Amino acid sequence: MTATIRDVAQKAGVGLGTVSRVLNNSPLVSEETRQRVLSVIEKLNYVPSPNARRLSLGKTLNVAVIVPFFTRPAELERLRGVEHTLLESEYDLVLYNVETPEQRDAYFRDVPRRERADGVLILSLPPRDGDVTPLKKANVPVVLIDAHHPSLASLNRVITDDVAGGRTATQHLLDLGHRRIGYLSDLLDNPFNFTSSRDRYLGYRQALEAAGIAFQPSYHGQAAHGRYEARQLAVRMLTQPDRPSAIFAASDTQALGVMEAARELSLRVPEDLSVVGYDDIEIAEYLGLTTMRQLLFESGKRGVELLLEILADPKTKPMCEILPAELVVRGTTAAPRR
Amino acid sequence: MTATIRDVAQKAGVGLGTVSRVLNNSPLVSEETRQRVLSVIEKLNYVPSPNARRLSLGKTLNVAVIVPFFTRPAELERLRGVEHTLLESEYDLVLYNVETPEQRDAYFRDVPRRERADGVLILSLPPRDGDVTPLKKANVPVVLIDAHHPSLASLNRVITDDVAGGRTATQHLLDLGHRRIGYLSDLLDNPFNFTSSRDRYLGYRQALEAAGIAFQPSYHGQAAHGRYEARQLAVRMLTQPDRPSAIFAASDTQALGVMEAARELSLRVPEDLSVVGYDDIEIAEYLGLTTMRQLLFESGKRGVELLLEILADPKTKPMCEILPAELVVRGTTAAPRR
DNA sequence: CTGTTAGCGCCTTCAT
DNA sequence: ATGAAGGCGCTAACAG
Repeated sequence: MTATIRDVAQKAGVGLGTVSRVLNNSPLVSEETRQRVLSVIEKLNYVPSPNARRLSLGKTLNVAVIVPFFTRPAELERLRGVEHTLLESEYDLVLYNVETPEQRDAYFRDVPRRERADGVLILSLPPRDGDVTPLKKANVPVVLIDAHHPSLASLNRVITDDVAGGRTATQHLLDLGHRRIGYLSDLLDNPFNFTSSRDRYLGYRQALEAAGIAFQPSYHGQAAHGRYEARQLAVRMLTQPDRPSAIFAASDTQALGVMEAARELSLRVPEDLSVVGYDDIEIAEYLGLTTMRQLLFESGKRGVELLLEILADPKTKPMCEILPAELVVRGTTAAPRR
Repeated sequence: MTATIRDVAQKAGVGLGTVSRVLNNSPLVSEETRQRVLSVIEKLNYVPSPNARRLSLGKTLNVAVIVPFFTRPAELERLRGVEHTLLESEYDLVLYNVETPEQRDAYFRDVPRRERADGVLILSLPPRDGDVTPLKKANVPVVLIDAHHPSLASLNRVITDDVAGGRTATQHLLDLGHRRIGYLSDLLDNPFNFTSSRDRYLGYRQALEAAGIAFQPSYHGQAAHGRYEARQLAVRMLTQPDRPSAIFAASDTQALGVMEAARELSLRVPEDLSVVGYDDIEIAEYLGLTTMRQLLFESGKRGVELLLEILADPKTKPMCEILPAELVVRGTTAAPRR
């Protein structure tokens, strides 16, 4: 079979402790011996078994990433930041993709354990009250990215201010002169407890209120995430009497749905309808979509950096980092027609 | 620390072999004992250490996936098929993302080893001559997805016939009456040895030839993968005298670039220019892009199934599965203007 | 049916 | 500076 450390030791005529030392760059080995061992390693094409190493070390040498729907553009971009940053560390990336609440619960329960990972990154999944305590006594450092919760103050987090983001997007439409502004998002109450739609909704309401505009329930649509769902919602919203002249969608994907609906109804964008998205995913630029840009890649990167810091020095104080979001004005918003 | 199998055995008043048997659903344990052990496991919140298990079993219980640019839509969709299928197995997914030829070489050399993975899936990366032998004697089963090579006949593969696909796409344009047809793709010669652009190019040439149309070098453009690059290429191709009336792009992403170029040059699609893409990524439908649909998800799924089969029965004969590709006609192709 | 024992491959003292 | 020995947590083979 494959060569083991014992084979190397034998062939090099040294004890296997010495080989181990060479492997771990211990200074306690003579240059001459080191070279000899190294050459045997080379000759045997020997590679230490990660598993044995981990077991012996009592570490798993990997960080677990729990992420919902990792194929969605925004999550994917965060993941890219994670992968990219982790690559330079000694840790492997183990991905746990969540597509159902059951999976979420199972992973929250089973993944944050010393036997599975040295550290855990949780993307966009706000733990619920019952999850917090287990998470904190999990004995493995946890960093949340894009997830918050009142009782999470003691957990490490990298977040953005979605309320402010919602306000900014809405304000942009107000500034253009729109008064009838729709908001379209995921279900505000959803089994994953995603908060972004809710927070952006809050921002939307705040901006309206500040502008002295009454909230109009029929201008508010929510449905499961997806372009098709958003499209249906938008069609309904746009076929009512006194339809909105602008729609703020809680994600770019949903903004696409809105634009599809507009096309279906022969409404021109932005002449007849202004559309603002959220995330600034890659395709947004191609489509000239006005949107809120989040530092998605960066959020993944910062999360990993935080985790690595904690891994290196467990005494690191829990901290919360807030990433900015900015409005990117492109071609889907304009002043309403008179 | 965390409970070990020994703690469970002690607390349950049994030998640790018995606990192991319970864990592995061995029938050789009385129902009564099993229940007692189970309850202790529950009480201690015990979970067996994967590492110890792997080491003892002499298996890693994971399959490695080597994939180039996993964030590109097509690869991602393949990956989804892989993840989805692997989830139901006992194997974990370990991802090796390749962004440079050096990484490719390093992973090809280091990943297919018993110590790292029980099986390897390689996506879209055709091994070179020098890689084949090591891969075959790697001692771990390897399945290639979307990669082929003359000397690979003895490796397991799931592929599509890109030459035929290129022919079909081109034929569609010919059938519409186009005679000046451009082809735009990645570099035909590239450091990763990606073959799809080359094969589709072959199909393109074959279709032209069969139609008795001479190949026109200035109708052929190649550049690094990406929308921007494709756009530049397309602008150049479309600003020459006697410009093509249709362009076949080797990927949907590049087709987007072509459409951008058309917009820039005020050419209407499909009235002034027909565009065909390849892959049928999600956004293609939204944009009404005519394209070649590949069974992306399915290819990942089939690859895993093949691998699992081999893992379960190492004597399985190497096989090659060919997945179909079909033309999806949408709104970006039409007869040329007279 | 069940307890005991011998590794799996490596790292880490502890002597020397 | 180096060899030997113990142990990481688990599985499997062997006695009972």
